[in-house]
Amino acid sequence: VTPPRSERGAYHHGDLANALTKAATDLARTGGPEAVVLREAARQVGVSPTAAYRHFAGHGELIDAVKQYALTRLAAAMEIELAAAPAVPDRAEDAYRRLAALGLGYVRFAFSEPGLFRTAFCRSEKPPEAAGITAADTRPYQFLSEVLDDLVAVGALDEVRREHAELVVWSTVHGLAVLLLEGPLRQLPEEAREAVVARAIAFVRDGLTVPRTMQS
Amino acid sequence: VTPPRSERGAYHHGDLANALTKAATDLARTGGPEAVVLREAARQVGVSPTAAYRHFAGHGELIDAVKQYALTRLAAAMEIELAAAPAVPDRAEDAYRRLAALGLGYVRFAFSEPGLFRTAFCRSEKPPEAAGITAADTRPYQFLSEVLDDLVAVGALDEVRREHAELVVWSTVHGLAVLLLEGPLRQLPEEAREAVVARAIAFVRDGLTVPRTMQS
DNA sequence: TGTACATCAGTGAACGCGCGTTCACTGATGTAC
DNA sequence: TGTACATCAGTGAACGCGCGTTCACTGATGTAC
Repeated sequence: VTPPRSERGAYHHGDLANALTKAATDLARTGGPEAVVLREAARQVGVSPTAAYRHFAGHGELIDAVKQYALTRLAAAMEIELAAAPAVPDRAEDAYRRLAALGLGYVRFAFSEPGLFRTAFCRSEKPPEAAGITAADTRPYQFLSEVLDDLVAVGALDEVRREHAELVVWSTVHGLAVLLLEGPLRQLPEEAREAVVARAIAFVRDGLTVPRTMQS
Repeated sequence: VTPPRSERGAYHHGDLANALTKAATDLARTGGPEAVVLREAARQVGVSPTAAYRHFAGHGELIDAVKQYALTRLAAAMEIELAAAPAVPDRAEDAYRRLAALGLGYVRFAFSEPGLFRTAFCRSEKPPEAAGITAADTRPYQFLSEVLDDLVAVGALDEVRREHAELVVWSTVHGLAVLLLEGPLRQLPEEAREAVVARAIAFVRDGLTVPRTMQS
């Protein structure tokens, strides 16, 4: 069965590396990391499996490329959400607003692209920081750090609570996405899900806020 | 190569279902859900792969048995931690103590038995509630609910914050375990890890506590 | 401007692997009479 | 108490599958002269 490779017999594809990554990404989008299969990606591009080895060391490198892409998409989703809500004058209030936006972007991405989300966090052969940048170098992570710093500057967050706050906040949001998406809580009706998400975001705010003598 | 099946030729094993589950559990313990392979479990018990089909419908049922066991072990770890710390007289304080114990039991189990923990939450073929009991019927979940109710009774938690609190708390602790264990944060040095866990638990307490006019 | 040739980017067939599962079977067990 | 026989719990060989990967190759491209 001759695959329907585009038009005039292009023996040299010209951009095979990208085409394969794209195909692999589509597989991941549909079926998660398990669905990223080198042979299938080649099949979809209309190329022999061997050809992939001109551009990737093997399956591991291919899936790492997808992973990288998925992480980029997640970051983009967060940044979009960040830019969506208008800034508010009060500095503390604006920090909370940005915090909520980052969290919302995270879980919304998880739900709109479950396959990519799962791929972004799937185990890969090589250790995480060898795979590329470490999480802390990532833009959303830095935005989160900034938000936390702002909360400190404004007096809403004390130094003890500031410590490791990135990871703790991340954990809440990540755990929420995982439990709702693939954990024992999938199948939760959509409205309940959204209520939980809203509650979780408020919970994060409360957990970071240092007790005050008077509640505003 | 004749497998070393125990002593006198026991053609009938007598307890093969349990033996296979145990072998499969050991595989999961070592290598996580991916390592649960029907043929290998049979091999370790010293029995032909076909024999397994007398006791399990197939691979799916075998891994579900392991999953069930892993969840039971997780629950046990939490209950042990719960019983470890002595009760304190103040009711609110005791609720916080129990809350911390449940969370600590959760992440400690994840770290002491990473393979089982991963298996407990791996995707299985059949939908979660068909696999057996739903999460809410589980003892630790009920303990958590009780703790939250106590916090309400004591005035530390208002009704708005009470809603969905189980899931939110669970998310934080689960996300923490996942990120530290298999996520981008594995390889975190142990002491940093423990500091993060401690911080997360305090964060949960703060996130649940309703603001007071005076801080105790 | 044309040609020789190195290099690049593909092909196609095949390998070995180990899995889950099925088939027809046989050895052991226990129950009815 | 002994024997016939149904049932149960195993065996062993084989199936098909699809994967990742390697091999020797060939068609296309571009550069030197």
